[in-house]
Amino acid sequence: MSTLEPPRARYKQVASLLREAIRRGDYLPGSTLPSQPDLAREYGLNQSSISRAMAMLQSEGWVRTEHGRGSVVLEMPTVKRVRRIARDYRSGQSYSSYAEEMADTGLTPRTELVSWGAETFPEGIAEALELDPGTRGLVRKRHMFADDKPVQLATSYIPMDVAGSVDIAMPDTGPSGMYERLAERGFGPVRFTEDIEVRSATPDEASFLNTAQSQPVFCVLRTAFDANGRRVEACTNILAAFRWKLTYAWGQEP
Amino acid sequence: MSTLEPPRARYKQVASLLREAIRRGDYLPGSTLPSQPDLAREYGLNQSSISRAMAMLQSEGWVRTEHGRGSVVLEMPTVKRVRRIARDYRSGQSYSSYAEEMADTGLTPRTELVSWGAETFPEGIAEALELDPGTRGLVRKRHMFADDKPVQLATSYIPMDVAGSVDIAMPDTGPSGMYERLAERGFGPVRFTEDIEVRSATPDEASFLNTAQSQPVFCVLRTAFDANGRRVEACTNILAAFRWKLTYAWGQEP
DNA sequence: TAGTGGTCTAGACCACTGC
DNA sequence: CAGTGGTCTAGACCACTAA
Repeated sequence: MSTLEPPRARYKQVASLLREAIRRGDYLPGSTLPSQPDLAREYGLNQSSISRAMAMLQSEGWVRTEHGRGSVVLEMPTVKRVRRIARDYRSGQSYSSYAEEMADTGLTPRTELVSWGAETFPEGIAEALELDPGTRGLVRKRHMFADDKPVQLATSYIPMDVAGSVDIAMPDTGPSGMYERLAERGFGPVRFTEDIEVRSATPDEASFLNTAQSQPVFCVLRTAFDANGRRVEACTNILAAFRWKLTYAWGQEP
Repeated sequence: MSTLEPPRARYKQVASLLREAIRRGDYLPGSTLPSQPDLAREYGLNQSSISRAMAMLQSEGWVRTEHGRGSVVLEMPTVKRVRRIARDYRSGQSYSSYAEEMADTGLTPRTELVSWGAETFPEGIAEALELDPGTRGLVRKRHMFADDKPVQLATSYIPMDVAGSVDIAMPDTGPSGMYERLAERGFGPVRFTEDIEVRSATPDEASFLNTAQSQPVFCVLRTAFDANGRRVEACTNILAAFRWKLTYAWGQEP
């Protein structure tokens, strides 16, 4: 039994002790912490207090507690990596793909095509593409992994008259290949904007990204414009916000 | 007394009811919710349960509870605004100032110079500028407001041999004016990178930005390079992540 | 089934704020 | 000082997971 003394709230002290233990490596990612009754006995506290400590560790991204199973240790939230470089477009490469981003980090990228086909666009997407609400178009969903760990959800939206047919999404070659095919159709993207927001993860997103519920996620919306200023593609990327660093670069090439 | 029924946790139902009430405008930003004992009576629950509901609303950014005072309603977290546009550098403007960003949003900007002088650079800054740890240089801290509400903390770091003297920070004209003075000294910035991270707010940051404790904040680190590739300035911006949308644009001008 | 975490109570005491 | 939120207990019951 440890000595937990005021004035610091005891559940906060327990959270600190567990946090340090995780940081030290006493509990490895993927393993589970001792049960709440066990911890309550160990620290001489009530289960309710331990539960509060767990809630704290969850909100900080250290663990994810699962009803009936236990509290699973997650990846250290401090491991961040560069994600994206918007190169000078004169270099002939105005957009860097997921595979290229990962190559810079030493991680092995992998992409899974989840679904593709004609669907009604969500409201925010229709707005970004300046289409009427309820418009249908080509929707293409992908899951991205780094070293086989899930890291990103990507969804691409292309108006039907720009895409021509849903076949433009196959074979699956990522945005770069898609942009080439758009160019062949006379809709080559030459300008991009990215809107970066942070919001709480939905349960589905938290589950795929392997984070605690309601953890903040980056929600990046890229819009691609062709030479006539027409909006030819919108693409959303969802990433666990505490685990990533987004980098943008512009100006004269070095 | 309302009817709170399982299976939804009752504290979650209370949180939902209060959330909707705030959204409807029953409680305006700046006002305080009823006290926890009052709410406990109203909903037929224990104060502990109400306290949990409040913790939930806090983590979602709706209120900030202050010990001994009450739970203060914050600005709606859904009001987001465009913050930044990295224009094509050929247009003669490779960086848009805070005042210009705000002008696009219809908000009235105001900047307060908090401090300026020679200080030891933090570790992350020394690293970004490729200086030895412990190096001293010019540090300039500012507070930014929009319509007189605090929105951003900015700190600029310039190596001493680049700045020449601390006088380069005066008069206070924001980064654009500073970049002109750096250009006069032969260190005109021509390339920029911005690293965007999300982390929990420190108590000081939460207090200034008027958010609940530990709410996520954007931490944007801009690094400026001169024509020789020398790193001439680093600048950090802290913003409440749930309230802002960061926008980057590149490619051919429309 | 046994073990896990999730919720809730009744009551208590403390710490902080403002009058 | 009275009123506020913060913490904690002892005990209870429920819901979920896994064997």
